[in-house]
Amino acid sequence: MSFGSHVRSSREARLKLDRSYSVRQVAARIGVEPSYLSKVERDEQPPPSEQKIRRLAEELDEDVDVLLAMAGKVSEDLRHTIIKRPKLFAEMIRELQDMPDHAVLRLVREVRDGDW
Amino acid sequence: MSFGSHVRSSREARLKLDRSYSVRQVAARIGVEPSYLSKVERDEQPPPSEQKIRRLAEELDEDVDVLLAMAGKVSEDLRHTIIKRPKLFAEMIRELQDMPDHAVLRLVREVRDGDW
DNA sequence: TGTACTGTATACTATATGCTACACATTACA
DNA sequence: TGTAATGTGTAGCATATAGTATACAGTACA
Repeated sequence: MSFGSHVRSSREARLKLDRSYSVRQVAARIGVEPSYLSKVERDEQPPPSEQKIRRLAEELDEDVDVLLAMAGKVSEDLRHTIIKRPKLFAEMIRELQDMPDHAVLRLVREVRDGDW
Repeated sequence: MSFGSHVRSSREARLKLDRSYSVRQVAARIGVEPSYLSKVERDEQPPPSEQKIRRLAEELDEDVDVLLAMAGKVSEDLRHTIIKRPKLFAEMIRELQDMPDHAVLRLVREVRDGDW
């Protein structure tokens, strides 16, 4: 599903329960013009900036990284982490590229638990 | 060191041994105007596109990911790998963010060797 | 000594990005 | 039934990105 239509259906789901989730009010809360959000939701405009997407993710209570990904973007903090040690992280990411989710998750857990 | 001055000194090092590493000739080989490369090398212009940086890395026999990082960029292929599984990779990268190089490297090796 | 090559200054340009401003017709509801 | 809120169409804009084109002065060297 595209970024726009995902946001639209996510917002409309909330609107059913809470009147304050109109295009106009959400637009106001995330800091854009209503007509702009409207166009974005109908995929008539490309996704907004990372900052606006972050505020949107908060509003819709969604995972920022996932929402950013739908917009074809990677979070700034991740980009900076990679840029600080490009060789290391590039190698790491390419190595994990084709690993199944569970294998990568196991690795994450191992790192977190520190038992390695 | 900035992207520009790094490229300049790297190119000039080669120029000492090989006359074909003039601004003009390198510019021609990577597909830009000499005046543009000149400005980039003096940091009068921001770094060029990922594509041109890739060709520059080949010319100067340098690591693409490192050169891209100096330009504040992350390779497209890495971005796509993250975007395909944003939650997974975001978690992974943030987990490894503050780990020392050798710890991350050990992990890379473990994954590659498949003995985990 | 001239010609061929060097780096660079100056002036432009095309396209993308990330929006705003305002007007308008439609719908909700008190 | 009027007024308040809704979604959207149209037009426009500032800034960034990613360069080109041309001309010119200095240097190398045959």
